[in-house]
Amino acid sequence: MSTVTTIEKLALHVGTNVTLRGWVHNKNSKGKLHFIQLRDGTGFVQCVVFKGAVGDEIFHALDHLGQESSLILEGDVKAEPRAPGGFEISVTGAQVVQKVEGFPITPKEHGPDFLLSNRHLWLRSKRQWALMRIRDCVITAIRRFYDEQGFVCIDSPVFTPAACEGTSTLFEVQYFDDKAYLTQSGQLYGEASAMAFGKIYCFGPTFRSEKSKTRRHLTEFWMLEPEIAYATLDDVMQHAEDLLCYVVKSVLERRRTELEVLERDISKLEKIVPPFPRLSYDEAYEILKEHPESTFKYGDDFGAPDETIISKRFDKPVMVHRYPHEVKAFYMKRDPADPRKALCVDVLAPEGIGEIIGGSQREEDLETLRARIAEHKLPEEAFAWYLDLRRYGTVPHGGFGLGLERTVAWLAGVEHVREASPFPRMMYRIYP
RNA sequence: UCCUCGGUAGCUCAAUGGUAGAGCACCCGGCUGUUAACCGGGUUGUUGUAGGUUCGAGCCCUACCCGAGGAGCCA
Repeated sequence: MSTVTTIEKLALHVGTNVTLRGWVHNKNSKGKLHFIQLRDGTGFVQCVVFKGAVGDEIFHALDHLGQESSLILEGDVKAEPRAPGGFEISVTGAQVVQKVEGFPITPKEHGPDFLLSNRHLWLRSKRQWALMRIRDCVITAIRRFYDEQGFVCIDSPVFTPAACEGTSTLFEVQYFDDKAYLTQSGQLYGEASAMAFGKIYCFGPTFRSEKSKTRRHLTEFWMLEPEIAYATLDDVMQHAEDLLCYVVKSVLERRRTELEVLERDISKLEKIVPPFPRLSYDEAYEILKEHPESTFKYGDDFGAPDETIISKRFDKPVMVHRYPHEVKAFYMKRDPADPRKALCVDVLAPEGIGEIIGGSQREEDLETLRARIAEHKLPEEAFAWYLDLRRYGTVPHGGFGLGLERTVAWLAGVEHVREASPFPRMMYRIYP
């Protein structure tokens, strides 16, 4: 009797007859012998069909199976060092669900335009399989981490009434007779939730209508935003370090095969252990001074090339803290030790991915915050509810935002964040 | 928004201003250990669009469209 199972569980079935339900990933034929690389979503396995073993009828049914033909195979599981993955199926029976011809994405080279236009099919390739499973692992690790740490998931709304920091980067949508905007950050709502639940996180999609065309940008991406009552900047940095180490460890434990498919240098991930280097803005400036090719001027925010110079000094994520308050958001608390600086931190990932986390301790004083809103020429009415948080039981607090796709791109070692999103949205691309 | 590069077969690319090509995919045949299999044969074109220069334009010129990389801004 044949047991229905999945490719990832084959190790439990060596020596028995199993049924696998999947798709033809690739096929080679040598006369009276077919090699079918079958994929079922959980993995890939080589299936060998001998004409003598299955008879003429089944053998010929498998003769002209194109890539991505859907197929149910029955066969004996063998440990086989010659086969990719270490296991092999000696096929004893087969049922072709659909015979396919002309699947567009062949095992040869393709360009990004073609692949992105065929994203719905590209997801079936081995590389995308590995990437999406790593993405899943990162998401699961994040949620497990927060659950273990006693955080409550309180999601922020996607429709928002107004800009939270500026207006130029928002997508405007019709909201009945009014206008609304797609959220660019759930943080302000996160602060309200932290005052209600203590330690919270929100995790959902975020939208930026900036006309960015770089390998680090999407118009829609997922952002994790923890917010912690009674947290200082040091607490926020410690928390970011704990989270990143937990996520890296989880990916190394649970997605090693996928990292190998991507030919990721695993030794680089194994170095991601505490403590991470912490660098003040002024100390980062000292590094940039040694690089005449940098156009950085003291007082500016760091540009992408500057971030690369700084992060290349280290083989771990770098935390750069206490930027000049002029280049940071209105809600960040200023450093009592140096009022020209904001109590903020950016975490720069290694290997040129850039900023994966931006966070801060928030200004908790009502009058100071009102003054900041006025300085930034923001309409106070829009922030009335936010100011209430400082009227009723205000406490020191802080949090950060982590870009999921940038984090996945870094861990998986891929060049472009678009591959870290199942259906990436970019300035010139909204299909499929 | 700005700068740079590109658009030729289903895909990846080639083609001094002079008949539009190759590899892969696909189709037919061969092969009992292939890993992007291999070997033999075959099919495949509005050269992004619209003008212009020229005896003649895939190639030169102008405008536009589409895409990629980067800057700025950000995660």
